[in-house]
Formats: sequence, structure tokens, C-alpha cells
Amino acid sequence: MQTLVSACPIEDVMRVLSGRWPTLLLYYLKDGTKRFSDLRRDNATVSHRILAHELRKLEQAGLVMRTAFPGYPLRVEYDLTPAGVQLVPLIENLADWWEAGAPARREMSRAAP
Amino acid sequence: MQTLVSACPIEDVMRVLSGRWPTLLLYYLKDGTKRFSDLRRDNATVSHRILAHELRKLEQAGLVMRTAFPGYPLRVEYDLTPAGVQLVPLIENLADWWEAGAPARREMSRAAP
DNA sequence: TCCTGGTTACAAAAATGTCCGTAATTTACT
DNA sequence: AGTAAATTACGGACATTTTTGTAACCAGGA
Repeated sequence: MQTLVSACPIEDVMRVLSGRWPTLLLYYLKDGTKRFSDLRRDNATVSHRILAHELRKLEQAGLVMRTAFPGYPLRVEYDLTPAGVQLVPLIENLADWWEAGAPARREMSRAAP
Repeated sequence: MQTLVSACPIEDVMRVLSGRWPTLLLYYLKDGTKRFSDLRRDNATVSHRILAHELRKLEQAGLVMRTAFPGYPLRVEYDLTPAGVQLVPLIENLADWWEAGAPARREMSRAAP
């Protein structure tokens, strides 16, 4: 966009993590090396166009490392970088927080017909 | 509506937090009650149309509580709910993680001219 | 021909924005 | 006194930008 580096780190993180896929991909990569097709299987609803695009974004943000092997059929592996590894538990915290609030949300939807 | 509750809590949280404004608004609300116009001043770039929209989303997600007072000029106050209060430190963790990686990112951009 | 990991061109959907209108009261000006 | 703003928190009609998706194509070896 306009500002290369905004004053606010929250804005900066969310520029990377916003959207449907980035956090999910990080989560699936936490178990170790995955190939492109593995990641497609992990989340069947992502199109391969988007997957390629999101992986490049994560790579540029320094969260994911791409390793391409020579030869055919092609083979490309993706791993979390150390920064990516550190991020995963923070995402899991968010997920836990959400689940802790789940009963309250069910309560709310019952109260608002 | 398709799925009331998706199988994956990560997807669910990000549906709420994705985008430029939700996390910022939560962060600004952590200091206590704010009025609509206060929040506009806190982040000058948000349009009031979007601000109203995002606040309603956060309200429906149970993170923010809206209190409208009768009389004119209108007066509406926004506060974090308990769930919202619990979420703020998790967002701050993300910001801290980002800042911890900032030196490495500067290194990268120097290495790629 | 199929496989893998992409790419491009195009299309739909979602997020974000601008501009204008509204309500009832206070203030400011003539 | 009479009237014209200003104020506050929105809502609706658009326009634009970003994200996400679909479909087709490529490379080069088994």
C-alpha cells in the first residue's frame, strides 16, 4: 500500500495473517515438512492458485521456507522458519480463546431468535 | 447460511479478526470506554461508515459492548466485554512476536536489492 | 498420457472507501 | 426573535480495491 512500514506492529502482523489461509497454512506446517500437494490435501477447499500465492506471501514475510528439488516430476517442500515456529503457539492461543468463549456464544444465539 | 460452526477454531477466530480494523479497535478499546468519535480520532484513517460496520461485527462476535444514551447530541459508548479483554493480550503477543522478528526482516531486505 | 508445481487470463466476491442524508438539540449570527 | 449552522452517530447508494476462485496452459520425464 502506501506506507512501507507503518508505526503500528499490530497493523503489520495483521497484514500478514489476515485472510482465510495464512494461519491455517502455518498450523498445518507445524507438524513438519509438507509438499505443495500435501497442503492441498490438508485443506481441500483451497485452490492451487491461491495456495501458491499465499505460500509466496508467507515466504516473503519470512515465516515459511521453500525448497525446490531438481528433476521431474517436480518436488517442492515447505517448512516453517524459526520465526514461523514461534508464531504457531500464538495462533493456537487464539484458537483456544475462541473455544473458551464458544459456550457463551451458544448462549447468545439461543437468546436472540 | 452454510455452516453455523466450522470444524476449525482457527478459521473461526480469523473470520472475526481478519482485516485491517478489528484488532486495532480492540487495542484502542483496551484502555477503557470510548465513544464513536474517540475511536475515529484514535485511528484517523478509518471512515465512519467502516467504523460503524466493524463495531457492529465486533459486537455480534461478543467482543465489544455498545451502550447508547438517549438525548441529543447522540452519545454512544463502546467497551470491551470480558471475552474482549481476554483477547487483547493475545493480540499484543502477536505484535511482540512481529517486533522481535523486525531486525531479521531488515536484514532480509538488505540482502535482496 | 499423466504427474507436480506452478503460471496467466478472467470472474466473482468481499473489504474498504467516498458522498450525501437524518435526527433533535445547542450555539452563533443577524 | 428568527434562522442558520454545528454537533453526534449513524444508514444507504454507489465506486474502488483486495481477496479468492475457476479454467486453461506449461515443462519435461516416467
